[in-house]
Amino acid sequence: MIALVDANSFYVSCERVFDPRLEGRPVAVLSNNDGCVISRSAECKALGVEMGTPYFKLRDRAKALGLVFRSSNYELYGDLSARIVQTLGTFTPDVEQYSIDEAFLHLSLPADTDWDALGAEIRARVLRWTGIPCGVGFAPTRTLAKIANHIGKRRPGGVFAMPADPEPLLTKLPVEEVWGVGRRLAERMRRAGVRDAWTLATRPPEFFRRHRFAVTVERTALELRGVPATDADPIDRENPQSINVSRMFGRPATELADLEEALAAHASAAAEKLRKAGSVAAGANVYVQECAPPGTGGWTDANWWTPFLSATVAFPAPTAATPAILAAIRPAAARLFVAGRRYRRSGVLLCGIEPAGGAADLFAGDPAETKEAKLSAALDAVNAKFGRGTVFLAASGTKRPWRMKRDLLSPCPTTRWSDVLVAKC
DNA sequence: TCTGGGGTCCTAGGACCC
DNA sequence: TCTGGGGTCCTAGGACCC
Repeated sequence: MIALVDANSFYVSCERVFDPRLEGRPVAVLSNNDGCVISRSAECKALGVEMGTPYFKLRDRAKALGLVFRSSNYELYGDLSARIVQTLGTFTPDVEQYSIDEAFLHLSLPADTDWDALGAEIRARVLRWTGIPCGVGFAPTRTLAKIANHIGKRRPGGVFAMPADPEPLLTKLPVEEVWGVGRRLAERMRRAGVRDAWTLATRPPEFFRRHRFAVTVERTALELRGVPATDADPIDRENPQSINVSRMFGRPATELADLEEALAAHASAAAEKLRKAGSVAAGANVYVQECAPPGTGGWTDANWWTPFLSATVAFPAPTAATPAILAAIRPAAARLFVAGRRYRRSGVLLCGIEPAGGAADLFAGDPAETKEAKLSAALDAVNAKFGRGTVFLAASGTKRPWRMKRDLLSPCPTTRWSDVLVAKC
């Protein structure tokens, strides 16, 4: 049996753990740059605030509605997420973290186990040990467990176990609510006569080939019938295949120096993640996104998205050293920059990632490479001890006018000594 | 004025090899 | 006038997830 444990309104719940005044109030957590709503409390959802609503559209009404906003605080959420996974590890050694707020538990228990009781115990322990409320869904496959979890969240106990015969439930479930079926696929499926999950589950293999669906769709259908068909671990967090760091500019960038500094900062952050994974990268994709052309009346739903412009860079040798990576990507910024244009976002995607000490070690004899590696290690050590960003390469800039806005940031009481809560008695 | 960030997988098509 | 067959690897683009 698989249990999917999923935190309720995770980011908002994290904020509430250390600020109980937020309990019972409509709360929303904003994306980076205080851009739009990415997590909502139940009270906030009840007010009709949709996911992805831009902050500036809500700010004026916030007072009247009693809405409370927080900037996203990933340091806090990441730490509480780790604590939840740790807690879940007391139920089974086989915990598969799927995202920051959900995990699959692989359970080897008798078929007549009281799943409702077990689910209630999991919820109670996670709530007591971390302060985060969650829902639990039980089923023989991940896809069915997702559905069970959704049903559970609508029940008072927050727990639901998929019955042996899921047909009545799946017949009532619109196909777009199935895990792995997005907007586009749902559209194609409807045209092919598939409107509910049970119809999808029971189509024969020829059906999927005739309509040119990818094999992933066939796997989803199998999973809906209770036949496991997804990978043991869909995302291997210890060994990423690519590492991406990108940010919107706090205000549009118009100077080459802004672009260069932002890209250097993103590349430095990406390199740090790379070293943490114990890996090296063979190259990078450096990209920028322009603001909408002038005269289009600002951002509307139709034009707020513009294409990315990118340049691919191959490193002289696979590396994780910040100076080597910065030197390699530096010319890319100049290639992408056109004077007079306004840029809204920039990013660096490291690719060709492999474990350090593999074939890349052929080049480890290079003294320059070794020196840079040592320097990067020292950088990481200093920043780990004295806080992120204590030491950085000057290429990232010191003024950082392009930095993002986080005006409503909460403290980090679990990861910074200076932010630890103080009790007076 | 102001709309996030980070991943994965699959497929088709081109380049290249023998 | 007439020129095979079977592979692999890489990349871009499209889809999905949270």
